[in-house]
Amino acid sequence: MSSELHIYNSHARAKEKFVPITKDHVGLYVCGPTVYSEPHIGNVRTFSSFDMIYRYLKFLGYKVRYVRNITDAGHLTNERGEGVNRMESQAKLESLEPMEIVQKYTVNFHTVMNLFNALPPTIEPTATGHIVEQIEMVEKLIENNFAYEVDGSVYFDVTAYNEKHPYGELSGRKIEDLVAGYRDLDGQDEKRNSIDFALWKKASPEHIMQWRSPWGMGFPGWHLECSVMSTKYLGQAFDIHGGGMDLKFPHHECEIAQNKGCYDKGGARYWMHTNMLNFNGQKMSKSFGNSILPMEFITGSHDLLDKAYAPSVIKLLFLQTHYSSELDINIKGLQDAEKAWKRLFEAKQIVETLAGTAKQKTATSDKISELATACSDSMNDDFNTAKVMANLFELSSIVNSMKGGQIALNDVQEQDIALLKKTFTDYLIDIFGLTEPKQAQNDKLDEVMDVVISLRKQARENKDWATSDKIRDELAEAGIQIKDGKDGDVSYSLN
RNA sequence: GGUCUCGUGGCCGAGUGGUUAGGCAGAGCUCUGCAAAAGCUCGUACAGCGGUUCAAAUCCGCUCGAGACCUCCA
Repeated sequence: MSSELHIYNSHARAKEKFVPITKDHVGLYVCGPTVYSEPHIGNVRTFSSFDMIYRYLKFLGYKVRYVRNITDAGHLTNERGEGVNRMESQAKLESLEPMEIVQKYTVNFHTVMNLFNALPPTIEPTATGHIVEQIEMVEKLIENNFAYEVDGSVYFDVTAYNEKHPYGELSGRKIEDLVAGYRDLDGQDEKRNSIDFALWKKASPEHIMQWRSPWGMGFPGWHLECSVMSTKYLGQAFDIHGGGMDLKFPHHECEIAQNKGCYDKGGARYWMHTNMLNFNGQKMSKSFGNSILPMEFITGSHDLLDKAYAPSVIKLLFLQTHYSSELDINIKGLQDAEKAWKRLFEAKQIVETLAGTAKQKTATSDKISELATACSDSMNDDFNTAKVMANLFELSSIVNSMKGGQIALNDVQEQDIALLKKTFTDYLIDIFGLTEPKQAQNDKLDEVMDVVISLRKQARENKDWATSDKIRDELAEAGIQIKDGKDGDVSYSLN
C-alpha cells in the first residue's frame, strides 16, 4: 500500500518502487504476437494486462512510449536445424504468400485488440522491417566474441558470455543444469554447445523468407528482434519490459544476454511477466489445440460456451485476478463476471443522476474518500486490479443506498458525488478500458418503451395485474427487463 | 531428473504476522399488488502435521496434492 507506484520486478524477484530513468517518461516494451494464426483468448489476457498497465501509467501523468512488436519473420520451431518456418508452413497450408499470412493475421490481431478496447502501442515495429539492425547486432556480438559463425549460421556463445555475465540471471537457471537438461536433445549439431542459440540461420534455397547477410542468405534468430527493436526505440537502458510468463525462458533470458553482450547493459530495468490463462484447468495453448478464439467468446460459437460474452465481461474476469496469477476460466466465472459488470455500470449510471446537498463532511464523505484512496493505493501496489474491483463494488453499494434512500442525500456533499463520478470513470473507463453494457441504441426504442411502460402503468393503476404482468413477462422473454423503482418510476434494460 | 510456483469458505478470487477483502450462489428480513432490482443481516474459510511468536492463512520444517518452466507458445 502506497501512494507511489510499486512494481513486482521479476528480475529482482521483489516489489520495487517504480522510478523511471527519465523523469515523467516511461519506456515500455512488450513482446507482441507472432502473426501466423489468430490470437487466442490467452494472448488477449496478456495484452489486456499490459493495456491496463499502459493506461495506468498514462493516467499517472507519464508520457509513455509503448513499443509492441509484430513478429512476422518466421523463426525456427525447434533448435535441431530443421528450418521449419511458421510463416511459411502456414502459407503452404493456406496456399498464400508468407507476407499474405503476415498481413492477414496482423489485421486480425488489430481487429481483436480493438474489440477488446485496447489502446494501440505508440510504436508497433515489425521484425522484417528491422533486418538491417538485426544483422548489425549479430556483427557486434561476433566482434565482442560472444558469437560465432558456422556454415552460414551464427550462434550465440553462451559459455563465453557466462564468463563475463551470469547467464540465467532472469530465470534463475544455472548453466550446468541447462547443459544437463539439453543433453538428450543433442542432435547432429553444428553448435559448439547445446545451450547456444541461433542469432542468424542459413536459409535453404526453397525458403521464401530470406535476406542477404555477411554470412549468406538467411533469416534472423527468434530472440534477436526484441533486443534490436527495444533498444532502437527505447535506448540501451529503458524502464519496463513485459511479456507472458512463458517467454521468461529462454526468450527474455536470451534478450538480456544479447543486450549485455552487445552494450554491456541488459535493457530493461523492470521485467514484468503476466501469467497464463487456463480453460477448465488446462493451459490454453496453440500447441494443445484447446484454444478458444476471442471471436468465439464474443459470438458464443464454441461447444464449450453456453452463450456469447461481451469483451468487457471477459476483461472484467481478467481484472478480478491479479495479472501475475494463473487464471482458470469457465462458464460459471463468465456468468459471474457478466453480473458484476452490469452492477458496476448501473452504479456508474445512477451516480450521474444524484445530487448531494450536505454542507459539511459526513461519515459517508469519509467512507467514499477512503474507498477512492484505496483504489489508487491498490493500483500502486503492483496494479492490484482485483482489490480495486472490490473497492468499486463497495462504492456501488453506497451509490445504491443513496438511490434507495438508505443513505440520505442531505448526508452527502456535492464533492462526494463528484468524487464518485470521477472514481467510476477513472477506473472503469480510462484505466480498465471497459465499455457500457448494451444500451438502447436508438431513440425510437426509447419512445416505444415509453408507450409500453405507460400502458403498463395504467394497468397497474387499475390493479389489472394480469395485463401488467403479461407486459413485463413478455418483454422479459424478448430480453428487455422492467424494473419498478420507488415513486412509480420505471426503467428498463436490455440483456 | 533440474528450477520454480501454488494449495483460502458451495464456486471464483484478494490478502503476507494482530484490523470486514470482493464477486457469484444460498438463508432470513425490508421494500413491492406480486416479482425483479436494491438495501440490511448471516455462514466465520485459509491442505495436513509440527515448530518459532504474546499473536500465523501470513515466517520455518516435513508430508500430501496441483501446476509451470527446462522444447515453439502471451
